[in-house]
Formats: sequence, structure tokens, C-alpha cells
Amino acid sequence: MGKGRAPCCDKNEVKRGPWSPAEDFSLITFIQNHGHDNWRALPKQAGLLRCGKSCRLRWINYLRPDVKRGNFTQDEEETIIKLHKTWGNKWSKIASRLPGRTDNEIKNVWNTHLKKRLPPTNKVSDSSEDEPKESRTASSLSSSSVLFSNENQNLETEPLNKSNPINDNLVCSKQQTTSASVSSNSISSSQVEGCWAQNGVDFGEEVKEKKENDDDEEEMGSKSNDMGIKIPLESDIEFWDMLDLDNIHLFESEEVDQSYCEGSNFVVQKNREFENDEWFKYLENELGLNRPPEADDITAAERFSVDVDPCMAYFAEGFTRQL
DNA sequence: AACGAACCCAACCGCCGCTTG
DNA sequence: CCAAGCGGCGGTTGGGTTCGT
Repeated sequence: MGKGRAPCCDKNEVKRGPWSPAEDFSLITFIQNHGHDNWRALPKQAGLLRCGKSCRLRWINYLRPDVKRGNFTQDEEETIIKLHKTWGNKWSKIASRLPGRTDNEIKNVWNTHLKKRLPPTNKVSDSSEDEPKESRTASSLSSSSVLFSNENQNLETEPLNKSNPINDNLVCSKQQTTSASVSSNSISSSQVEGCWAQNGVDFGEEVKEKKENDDDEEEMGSKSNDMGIKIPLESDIEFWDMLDLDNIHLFESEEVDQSYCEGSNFVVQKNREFENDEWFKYLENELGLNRPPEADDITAAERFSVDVDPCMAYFAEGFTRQL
């Protein structure tokens, strides 16, 4: 292995492991405002202590506004099986036929259960068969996640048709060019914003539909407000964690995890001049901070920072509620 | 209720191939 | 043409979750 390339980054100097909501927020904010022309330089510019590759992966596989989460439809599964038969483990190629799906996700689905459906002869099976373990798979998938936004439920039944106008509206403009997984490095901030505008500030999982049962809804972990903005949701606890007072100061001061604020202090600055304050609107809504009509002259970020203290009780209550 | 097994999936690793100077 | 840099891809891992006993 002597001719291996040098590591892309010093493993001792970058943070590894699961991404925190604050890191996600930093990454999203940065890409939303600047795009991602240079993954290698991005972490530093965004004030993240992460490897560029890690940022890229996180963005492509999870944070992109057009990434579609939730259980795979039967059509999608059948398509994967078919395409895998012709292309083999070309996950990226397969992902290009499944708008909103990432190669990683497809790979996972294949390895975890699609593969098991195939008999040793590798015949393209009917995916409708039920296997003992699959019930769990299906339920776990659906329980932890989601589909695209409510008004786009049709996606579920039309996921494969690239000319589907619904899809075209849903997916990012960049995706119209190619795959879900292939994220061109020339994406512009306006493109990102466009997606976000279409999909809402929606970098988490989404629910397919509003559950009639409130308990279920809480389990689904999705919250949406009347603006259609949804919020990270794989874990509300994480979300509340992010909003924990200490972390709120992340956007306010230098006291919290320096890793997010070091370098260019980009996040701090950017949040100050956050033009698109949807996020903060959401937070306000979520926190019960009703926006005073006369307060339109101050930024949401400022208002948020000002108003957060009185909401401690709400935080505590909300957090407890999640437990 | 407790524990081990099975499963899921986000993230990491290292190689490949394209681009650029 | 060559080497370096970088993004992308596919394989793998391991922590967390769920299930079964």
C-alpha cells in the first residue's frame, strides 16, 4: 500500500462521528449562503471541525433539501432490484434513477433487505413477498421516517418517473441534471435557496402525512408549523438539545463548542445577517414566541436571542415532553 | 424487566478517475 | 505527459435501536 494517497485531512484535527444539530445547522447555513464549490475548504469556512469529505457526505446523504427520506416504495424497490441486476453495485448509477434517493441509502436498503429477497439464483423477484423479518424492516423504516412534504404525497407512487412534474418541482434544480447522489460541486447558493424555498426549511426527516393520533405524531418526530416548515426530526431530543440554552449561545457568543465558531466565525456572523429567517420563524412558532407585528424591523435572529430566556420554562417542558 | 441477538443506517475508509497546472 | 489535488464511489464498520426470549 505504499502508493496510497495522503489522507485528505488530519484525523487528529477533525471531529468524527455523528453530526450534532448545531453542526448540521452550520453546514446548511453555509451552503445555503455560499453553495459548495470546494468541499475541502468548506469546513474551515463554515467553522466546522470536520473533514471536507464528511461534510460532503453529510450534505449529500442527509441534509440536502431534496433528499427524500422514508421507506422505499414498492416501485422503488423493484427498480433497485432491476437496476442492480443490470448494473450491479453501481449505487450511484442506480440512485440516478431514483430521484431523492442517495446511493448510500440505496446501498443500505439493498444490503439490509432487498438482497435477502433474492433467491440464490438472483432472479428478479416480486418484492411483494413477505418474509419474516421484513415486517420489522418495513415498520422500522416507516416509523423513523418519512416522505416528502405533505402536499407531495404523490411522490410515493410516482418516484421513478423523472418527468413527473411533481418530482421536478420537488427535487432541486441540480437534480434535474442527474442523480440524487451525484451532487455537482457547482451548486450555487441560489439553487440551494430555491430548493429550500420549495421544500421549506426542511433538512430533517419529514412525515408523509399528519397522523390522526397525536402520540403517533410525536413518535414520528416531525413537527411542522403553518408555514409548512419542518424541522429535524429524527430526534426531537436532539432538536431540543440544539436549542438548549448553552447551544443557543452558539449563535450568539463564543462560549460554546469552539469548534463551531472558530476560524472565520462564519456562523456567528451569518446568523446575524440571516436574511431568510424562516428558521427563526419556525423556532419562534415552536417556542411559542409570537412575533410581535411591530417587531418587523429587527431580525429574527436578534429577536430570538433576546427572547430566549423567558422561554426556558417552555424548553424544559418541551424537552421533558419528549422523554 | 433484563439481557442477548438481530437489525438498521449514518458515517468512515481507501481507492479510482477526472481535472488542472 | 505527468503529478497533485480533489470529488466521487463502493465497501465496511460500529453505535444505536428493536426484537425475541
